[in-house]
Amino acid sequence: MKFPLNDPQRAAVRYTDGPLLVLAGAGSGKTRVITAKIAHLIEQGANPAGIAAITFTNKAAREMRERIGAPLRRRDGAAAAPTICTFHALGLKILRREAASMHLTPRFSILDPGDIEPIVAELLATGDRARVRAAQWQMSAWKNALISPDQALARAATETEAAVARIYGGYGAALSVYQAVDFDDLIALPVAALEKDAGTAAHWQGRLDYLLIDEYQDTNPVQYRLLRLLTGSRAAFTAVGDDDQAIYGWRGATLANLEQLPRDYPSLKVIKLEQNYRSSIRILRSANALIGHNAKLFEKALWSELGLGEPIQVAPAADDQAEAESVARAIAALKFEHRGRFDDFAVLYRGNHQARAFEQALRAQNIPYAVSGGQSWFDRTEIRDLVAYLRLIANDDDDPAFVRAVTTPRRGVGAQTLEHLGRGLFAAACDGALIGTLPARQREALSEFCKMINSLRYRAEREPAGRLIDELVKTIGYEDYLFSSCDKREAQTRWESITDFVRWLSRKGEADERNLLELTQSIALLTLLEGEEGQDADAVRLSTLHAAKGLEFAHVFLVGLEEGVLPHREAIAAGNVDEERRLMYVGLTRAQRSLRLSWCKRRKRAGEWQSGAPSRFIGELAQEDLRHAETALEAGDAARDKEAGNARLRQMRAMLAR
DNA sequence: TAGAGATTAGTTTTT
DNA sequence: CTAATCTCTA
Repeated sequence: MKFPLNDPQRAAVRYTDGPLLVLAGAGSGKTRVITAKIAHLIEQGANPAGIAAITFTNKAAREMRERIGAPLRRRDGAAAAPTICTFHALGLKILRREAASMHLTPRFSILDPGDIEPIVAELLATGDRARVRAAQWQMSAWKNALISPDQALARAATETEAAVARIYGGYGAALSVYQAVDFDDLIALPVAALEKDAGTAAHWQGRLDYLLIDEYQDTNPVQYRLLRLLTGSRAAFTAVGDDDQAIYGWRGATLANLEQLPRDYPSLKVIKLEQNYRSSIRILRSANALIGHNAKLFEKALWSELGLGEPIQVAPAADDQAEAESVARAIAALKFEHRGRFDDFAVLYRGNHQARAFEQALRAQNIPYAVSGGQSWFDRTEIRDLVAYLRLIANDDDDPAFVRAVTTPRRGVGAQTLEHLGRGLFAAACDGALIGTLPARQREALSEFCKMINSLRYRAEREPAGRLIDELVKTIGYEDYLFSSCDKREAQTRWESITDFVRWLSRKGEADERNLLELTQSIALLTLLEGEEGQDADAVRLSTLHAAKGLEFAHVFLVGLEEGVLPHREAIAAGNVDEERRLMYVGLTRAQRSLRLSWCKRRKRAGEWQSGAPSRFIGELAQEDLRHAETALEAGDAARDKEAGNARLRQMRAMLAR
C-alpha cells in the first residue's frame, strides 16, 4: 500500500467481517480509507467487478476513480474495474435492466428540473414559477421520503400542500406517458423494482460482493432503502460518514439513517477516525468549539499534530463590494508573501449569488479565479437543444423533447401544428393520415423531420456516436441557426460549446464503447464535461460551502458571515440552525493553514441597503484563537450612509408616483 | 417571428 | 437593483 495508514484507518480497511460504520471527521483521510479498502478487497481475492463505491457527486466519484486507478492497473490491466459512481448513476444502471418491470422502455428519458417545470406548470394550471418550483420541491421531498400520492393526499396539512398532492399522481402519470423519469425516480424506481420481486433483489445482491458508501450522513430514506436492498442479509458494506458534516437535510437527507444503522445492524462495527491531517490546531480547535454547540450523535474529538498555526482573522467590511476588494487584496498579498499558487486560495460563501462581487474584485486585480457550482455546463440552451434531439432519437414517447427539437431551429412548426397533433407527438407526426389535413408546408416539415429522426435512430445502434452527432448538427443546420438568431459574439461562443460537446460525445463513445442511445441517458446526470472545470488551472476557487465539501485549501476566506446569510434567514425561521452550523463547520475545516472570516455591515437586498450583524457562529468559535481586525470606520461609510438616504428618497418618490 | 421595451419577480444549498 | 420573462409591434 502506497500511503501509510494510522491504526483506526488500517482497522477500517481490514475489517470485512460484517457491516462497518466509519465515523470520519473532517480531514481524517476517509477517501484514503475507501480507496485503500477497495485495493485491500481485491488483494484478498475479491472480484473487482463485484465491488461498488457510491458517492454523491460526480466530482467525488471521479476523484476516487483517479486515486484507485493507479494501484488497480498495476495489478492486472484488463480486469473489470470496480463500480465507482454516484447514487443516481447506480440507480440508472439498475433501472436500465429492470425497466420492463416498471413499465418503462430501457431507453427512458431522464428529465431534469428544468424539463419538469413546464409539465408541473400545466398540471397546476399556473404560470407562477415560484408556485411551480415549490410544487416540484414538495413532490421531490415526498418521493425521497417514500410517500406515495395517496399518502400525500391523506396527510397534506395546508391547502397549498393539498393542491400539490392532487397533482402528484398526475405528475407520475405524465412522466410514464413520456416514458421518462426524474432524478428522484432513479433511486425510487430501482427500490420499487427490487422490492417487487425477490428474484430481482437476489440478482443484484449476487452481483454485488461489497458496497462502500461515501458521505453516508447525506443519504435520504430512499437511498438507505436501496442500500439495504442491495446488501441484503450479507450486509457486506462500509458506510463512511460524519454526522457533523450533514448538510443536505434540505434535499431529504436525514441523520436518522445514521442513528438507525446500529439498530438495523446489531453486529455493526463502528470505527472513528479522529486524527486530522489537514488543519492547524487553532483552526481545528475553533471548528470543534463551534460544532460543540450542536447536539451530537456520536462523541468524537478531532485532533491534529500540525502545529498551532496563525490566529483566525475576523474582519468586518462596509459592504459586499468592500469585502470582496479586501479579500482580493489579501489574496494578492499572501500570494506574494508565500510565493504560493492561486489555487491555494478559496473564497467560500453561502449562496451562489454571492460570487459576483468576488468575481469583479478578483478580475479588477487580475487574479485568475474559477467559480465552482453555478450553472451546469449541460444547462446551456444550445446543449439542451441538441440533447432534446438525442432524447427523441432514443425515446419517441418523449413529447417534451419532440417539442423542443421540432421547433429548434424553426421549421415552420408552431403551437398550432402541435395542437393538431395532440399527444404522442412523434407517432402523430409520422402518421400520414393525421397530418394529411395540415397545410402542405407543415406537412412536409413534419414528415421530413420524422424521416430524419427515424434514420438517425436506425443508425444509432450501428455507427459511432461521434459521427452521428456531427451529422445531426449539420443536418439540422444548427450553426446557421445560431448565427442568424443571435449576435456574432454569442453565436460564436455557443457554437464553440456545440463543437466541444460533439467532441466530448465522440470521445466518450469510443472510450466506453457505447452508442449514442446509451450515452444519451448518462448526459442527464452530468454537470461538467470531463476534463473541463479547469482543475489544472492555477486559479482562486470561488465556491459555495456545499460545493466545497471534500476539498481543502491552504488559505480559506469564509465570507458573508452575517445573521440571515449564514445562518440563512430561511433556516433560522425553520429552526434549522444546526444544519447551518454544520455548514460553517464544513467551511472552517476546509482550511489547512490560514482562515479569514468576514462579514458585511451592510448588504443590498432587493435593491435596498440592509444593515447586517455578525453571524452568531463567530461568537461560538474558540475566542482565544481569533484576531479581530481593527474596526476603523472606513472613509466610504459616510458616503454610503448618504446613498442609503437617497435610495429611501427615491423609493418614496416612486411610491408617490403610483 | 424577432426584437425592443416594459414589467415583474427575486435570494439557499444540487444529483 | 438586476435579470429574465413577457408583450407588443413591425
